[in-house]
Amino acid sequence: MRDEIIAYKRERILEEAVALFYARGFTGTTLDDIAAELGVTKPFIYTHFRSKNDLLAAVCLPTIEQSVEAIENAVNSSGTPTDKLLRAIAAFTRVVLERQANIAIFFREEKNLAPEALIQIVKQQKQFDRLLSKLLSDGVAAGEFEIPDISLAALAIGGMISWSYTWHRPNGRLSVDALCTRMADFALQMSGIRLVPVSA
Amino acid sequence: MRDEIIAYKRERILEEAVALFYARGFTGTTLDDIAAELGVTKPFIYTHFRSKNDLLAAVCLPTIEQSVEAIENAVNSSGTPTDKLLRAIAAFTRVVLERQANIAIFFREEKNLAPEALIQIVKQQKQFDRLLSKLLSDGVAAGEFEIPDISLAALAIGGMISWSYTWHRPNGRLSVDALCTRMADFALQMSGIRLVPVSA
DNA sequence: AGGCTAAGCTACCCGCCGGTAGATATATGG
DNA sequence: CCATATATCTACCGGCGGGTAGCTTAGCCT
Repeated sequence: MRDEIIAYKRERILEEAVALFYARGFTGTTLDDIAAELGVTKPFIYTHFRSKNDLLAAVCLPTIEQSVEAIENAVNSSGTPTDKLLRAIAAFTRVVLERQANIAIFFREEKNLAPEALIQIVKQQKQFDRLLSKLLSDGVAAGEFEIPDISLAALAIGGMISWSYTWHRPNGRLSVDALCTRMADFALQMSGIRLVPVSA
Repeated sequence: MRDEIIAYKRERILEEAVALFYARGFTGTTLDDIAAELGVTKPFIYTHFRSKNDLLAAVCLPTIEQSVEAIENAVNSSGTPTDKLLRAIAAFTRVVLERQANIAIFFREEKNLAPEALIQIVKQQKQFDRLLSKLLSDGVAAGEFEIPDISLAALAIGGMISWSYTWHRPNGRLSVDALCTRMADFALQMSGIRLVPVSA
């Protein structure tokens, strides 16, 4: 049980760190700010994290991993490439919207990450691109997609979704579910599927 | 001519500031760093900019304005909505790729901008969305596009292009020209145009 | 040539903040 | 009820860096 308490404290610190880094930026937030928000003092944070940079890495890394897993799960699921693409993009969109603050912090504060953490993350990003590209090329092979430049399409689709961290507002016009569906539809549309012949 | 010299000095400062902010981040760059790169000292910078924040605003604002202009010019050009969309997206892509560092700095360092500068920029961004949405809805009205949710499509397209600042590498596989064309094609594809009937 | 203007430099200040040492309180176990 | 360990706090350090005052130098005009 002691371990659970420790884990809980870690989580609470991360929670407040995310909220403040998101609102004011990494360098715009002091450890005293985070501690004050938690009703504790700065050394408390140091019993759970080695440094401010360590905290930043702990904010970013798991979310990036979640993004890759979202794609991975969809790729390993059953169905046609079309099914998989819809699932992959919907799931990835969900991660971006639900972890909006973490995603935003990562992309903004990349330059403040320790080099080791950055190496880890770049590895994950490459894996992300690889998985998405593979999915697209499977779709082309199956005759379901028509894509002139697969790796560019992967970047375009990935970017379109990632970008949603900039404009999404919880309690906005569309629900997260609706957004996931519609963004997946966009991705499919970009993949050049032609379901229905169109007569002029 | 004295004014030209002054303008030139300003430009050189901005140039180095962009390079360093891009490479190390805004807070990771000191004014002494910028001055050293120029072979001058810190007070030199203060004769041309009021503060470090002022410098940041001068890096970001003109580029955002360029982005809006790119869309604006295309909207005001002649041709069908399809023509205009292709031109608009190609031109916007070009701004993002040619001003890659400035764009990156803006999106990363938004939290470090002075409130007044941010207000200016938000105004431009709204204008950008308005113009792009209008273009899309004109296309729908003309029967050239088929878009279920226009404002979402504008965000998706805008995001897909903006994102290219994260992955573009000058001297990469594709030239800037090629990238502009292909990204514009993606945007068109997302707009649901169906040029050719597809059998089977 | 000599003085006047303006441009840039030297040298400094000062507040902020990440990080830490050592005191203090709290809990556990004997 | 004391001993020990553990958790957290108080209090501090030190350097970094934005910003500035005032001197120096260089160009220019008469």
